[in-house]
Amino acid sequence: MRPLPRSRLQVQKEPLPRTVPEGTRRRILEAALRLFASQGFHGTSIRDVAKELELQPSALYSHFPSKEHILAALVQVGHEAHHEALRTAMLDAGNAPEAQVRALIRAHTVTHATHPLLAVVVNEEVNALPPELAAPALVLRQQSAALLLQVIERGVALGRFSPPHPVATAAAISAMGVRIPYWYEPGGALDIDSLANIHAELALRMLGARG
Amino acid sequence: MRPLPRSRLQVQKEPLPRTVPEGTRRRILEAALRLFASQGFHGTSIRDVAKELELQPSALYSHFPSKEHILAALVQVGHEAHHEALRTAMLDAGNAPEAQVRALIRAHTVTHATHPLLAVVVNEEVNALPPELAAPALVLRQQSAALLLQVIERGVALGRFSPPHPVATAAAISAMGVRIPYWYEPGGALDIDSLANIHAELALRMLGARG
DNA sequence: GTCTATACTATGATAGAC
DNA sequence: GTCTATCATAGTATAGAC
Repeated sequence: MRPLPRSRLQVQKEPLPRTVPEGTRRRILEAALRLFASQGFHGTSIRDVAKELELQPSALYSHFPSKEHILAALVQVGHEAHHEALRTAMLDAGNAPEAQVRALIRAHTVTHATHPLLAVVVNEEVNALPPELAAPALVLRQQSAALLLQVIERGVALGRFSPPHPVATAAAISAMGVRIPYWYEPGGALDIDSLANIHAELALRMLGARG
Repeated sequence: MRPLPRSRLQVQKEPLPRTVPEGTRRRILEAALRLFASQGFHGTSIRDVAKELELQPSALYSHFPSKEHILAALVQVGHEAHHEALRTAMLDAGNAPEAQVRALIRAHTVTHATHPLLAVVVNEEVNALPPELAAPALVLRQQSAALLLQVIERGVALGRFSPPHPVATAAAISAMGVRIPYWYEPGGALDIDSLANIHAELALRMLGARG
């Protein structure tokens, strides 16, 4: 096993959302998250995870029934945090399509910039799961995508948006957030809140919103 | 080994650019490309590749010295095709920043939509390579990224573009193309040329180009 | 350039003591 | 809940015949 590449993926103080309770289970998820993000799920052995925690490999099986279940837990946590952030943002947004897009995109961007390791694992490794373990997360993903598309289509119906192609534009808007972990450096000159505002502005420009 | 998930990644007639000559070497690269795209590099064994070609595993070593070298060849081919497409597009674009952006983004989108498997492997598995095998491709990647940023900054200097943040906007524009393999279906209602025009339009909107 | 055979290592997971 | 010990399998790669 080669000593990790992907130095672009920084070490983080709090790689997992606070919804995951403290304890050995959380420590396993944190170690697995770092390793899966840098080496991939298949590139990481149960022994790698155990070594990172200074445990014996067998000790992990008291907390998770298999390596796949560790990944499944990460994927689920990531999708839940993302979906919850979008849902909460919509509650505060009022009924103007512009404000709704701004709220959704800000939440989308903040989530990806705050938990970049989780975003990478969720997006690159979900396919390593058997369908039954991936399914709950994929339902959430579908709902989140549908939420953005509905807001866009309502804006079009109200004459406030004029995207060249609603579905392709929704994909382009979503892509900005998904790609954050691959270029954005959290400690740098651009803070997360500013990036979120930039992405909201770009989304509204793509939609042809006035003002 | 589970029977492949990722049904979203379609089977393609010509998954590799024509720059790769016919022969066993190309057939190995094509089989490895399909498998790496659907199961990942670490999730694919040399036995899987051999089985796909109805060869014995040892036969592969007459063509490539290691599994890593197969991936390295794919990553290099992908980056070369992409970089060459951008370079050629710029030659035809003239000196107007709007036309240059349109040419670059059209080429970026066409490349990703035409070779989605290669795009996925190049972007998700390049980290599985040791630095010395990844280096040539990363040079090309950096040059391609710099090309877009230079065009944007020149447009800003000429007063034709007004992006909220040139670097973040360049990343957002690039992200549209990179994410194509994850949602776009080549056989569907939206053809590649139309998608390329949509992405060019979205890029110019993000940049605040007039007209 | 492909085959058979095999060396050697790494892997996911389990058994059973404490 | 963690340990030591171990199993069964799968992994990359090589040797040598044809």
